[in-house]
Amino acid sequence: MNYTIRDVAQRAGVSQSTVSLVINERTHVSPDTRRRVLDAVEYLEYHPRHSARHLALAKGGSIGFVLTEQFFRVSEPFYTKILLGAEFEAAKQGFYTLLSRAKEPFEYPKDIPRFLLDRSVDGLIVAGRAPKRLLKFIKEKNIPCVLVDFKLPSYSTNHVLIDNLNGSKEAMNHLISLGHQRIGFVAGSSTHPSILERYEGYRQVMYEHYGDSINDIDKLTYLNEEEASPLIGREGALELLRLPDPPTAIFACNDATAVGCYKAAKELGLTVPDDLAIMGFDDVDASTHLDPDLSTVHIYKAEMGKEAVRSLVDRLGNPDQPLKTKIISTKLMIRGSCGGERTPEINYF
Amino acid sequence: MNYTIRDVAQRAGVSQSTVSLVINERTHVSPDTRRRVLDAVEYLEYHPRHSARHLALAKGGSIGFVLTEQFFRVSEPFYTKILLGAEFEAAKQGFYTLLSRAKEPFEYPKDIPRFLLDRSVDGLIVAGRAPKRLLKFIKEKNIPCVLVDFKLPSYSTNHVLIDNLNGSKEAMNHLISLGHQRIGFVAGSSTHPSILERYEGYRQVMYEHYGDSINDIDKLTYLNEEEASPLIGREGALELLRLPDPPTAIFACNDATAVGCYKAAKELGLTVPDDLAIMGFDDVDASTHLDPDLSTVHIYKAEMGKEAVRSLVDRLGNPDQPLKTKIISTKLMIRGSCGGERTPEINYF
DNA sequence: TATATTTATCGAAGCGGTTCGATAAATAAA
DNA sequence: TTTATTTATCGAACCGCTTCGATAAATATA
Repeated sequence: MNYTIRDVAQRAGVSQSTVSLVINERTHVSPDTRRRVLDAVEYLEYHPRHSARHLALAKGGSIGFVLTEQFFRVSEPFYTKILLGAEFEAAKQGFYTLLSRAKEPFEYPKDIPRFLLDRSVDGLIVAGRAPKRLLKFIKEKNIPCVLVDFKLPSYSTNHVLIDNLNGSKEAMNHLISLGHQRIGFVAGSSTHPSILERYEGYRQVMYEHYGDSINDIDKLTYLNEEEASPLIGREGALELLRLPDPPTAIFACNDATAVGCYKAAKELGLTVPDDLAIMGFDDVDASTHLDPDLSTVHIYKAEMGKEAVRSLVDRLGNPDQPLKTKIISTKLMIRGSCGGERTPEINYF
Repeated sequence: MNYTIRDVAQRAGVSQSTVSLVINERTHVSPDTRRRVLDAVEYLEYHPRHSARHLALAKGGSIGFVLTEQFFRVSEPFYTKILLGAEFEAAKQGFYTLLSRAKEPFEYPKDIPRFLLDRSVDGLIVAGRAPKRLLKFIKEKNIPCVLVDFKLPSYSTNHVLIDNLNGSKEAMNHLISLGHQRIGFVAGSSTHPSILERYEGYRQVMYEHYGDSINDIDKLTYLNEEEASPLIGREGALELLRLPDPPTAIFACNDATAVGCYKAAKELGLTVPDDLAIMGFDDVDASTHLDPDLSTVHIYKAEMGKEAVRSLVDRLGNPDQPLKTKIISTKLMIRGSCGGERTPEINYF
């Protein structure tokens, strides 16, 4: 375990450069020599030291995964799934995954993740959101980066995004197919691009179907900039349900918010889905724990993490390639909270 | 950003060794020289390359976090909280966190996490469980390691464990204080040490209170070796509730299992907590989403991760210190699923 | 004042890899 | 057969840092 390339060289009776050639599967090595070297490697249980290689190559095969501090607490079940997917793909591609938090609020030079400064990672994945100043730094330093479920208007880089618009429209069309006309929209994190897109889908479908008849969509929507959560969901749902002409269905911007809608319904003595249909977005594990289980829009979270790594690794191997945005489609999961024929559960990591 | 220690040395008009001394806050450097070096460092935005330092020092300030593949899917909300806590403390102590999965089943040399072989990490944290062969390897190679929420009979190393026994007894005593006599126990993962301890707590309290009168505790318990899950919980609860003399309360081995108990109760037309009290263990986020919200035993998951890192860093700094086991106590959270006065929610990352 | 210590600084070696010529041997082309 | 290529291997330099031992200057001790 503590042997070096020199030990291997000695045992195989060759120079260390030759050992290096063999290990890295380079050409111009005779089969016989290769054999001897590999035997020595195996005998000594030799593994090249990562740091040495890193130093010599000026790259180490590691990617950083940056998660905003907030998500460590609240949106955790969503983004950690992405993280786990990323780790999966990274390992497959021979990369290490280094985890880091982005402080919020972010103080400029102080809070830069150290692994960016000391060159521990070759590139990074930023999930959910990130301080602008950090993104600026990344761009300045030309660090290969992929944003996952986040984008900024004028920030160009690789992206992996959710097809929120279509997911949202599909969910809405489903509610409409069930006969709902007054459909409410309840959202927290209302400035997040993903939430905005979901909202946009809601609006488009509403206008398409009821553009003329509906008096005021805005009355049916509750938008809150605070982090989407059951609290926000409850608050929003209560507000809408107390309207003189309350909605018969609520589309929540995500599952966490939908949980709050359940609570509101209960408080008001409404039964889900008979008195109130509820539709979520995300399909986190908890959605199947609810009673009735939540109809929602499934997001392939792990897949997003994997795609992010693929995108990053691609870029690392070919820095001049054009920037790419991958949009991951969603899948409507019909369960018990709004009626309709149930969708079979997905069995995919 | 791309400057090296030589550039700094040149700019400060000193040798690189002096720069190194300054950077590492060593003694025997005149205030004046220190000043000049620090100025140069700042001016050039110099940051020592991690890999170079790692190579020179033969240690890199990184810790590995190993999670069993299974947990990537199922027990994820529990163990990722531990991971996040670990990252938090690691960052605080200046360590990087490298994430890795342990394959299941584990094939011996092939599936050893690469970061152990190429010396990328100084030590590691293993959470939940791990293949025996991997643990054996770790011991053979003398790699500093902390097991979190896991132990093996004859495996000595540092541990961070949950005070399952007392947590379990406290929960049981609460149920008993509410007047329950026939209390069922439903468990998956029944061979996991934590589950066994919870079971032991259940038995102790049951015997203590009803040792003479109760005919057969075993009839009130459902143990399943499969991974604890809502499915298992439902199955177990259904079995117990269909007994001629069914329990009035069920203590589930964890929250995931408790979720299944809710489902079973509903299927049988039982109301929680009136017809059936349910008690969980873990206090994952989902437990407050249930209706009624779940009484359960809170585990300070992030704190466990932090403790694990502290324990590991301690050991790294002082390899000869005695092995330590830290037991993290739990906290009974009384909510809506079993009656009694509610416990205020905990607000701690 | 001479000598012993301590302080400040530096050069060079070393950590464990990769890689760039150089060299010698083998093979192909003329 | 001679020359030009290609193949196989090696030695040495280098990646960027730390550290050991040497040296010179400053300070303390006798």
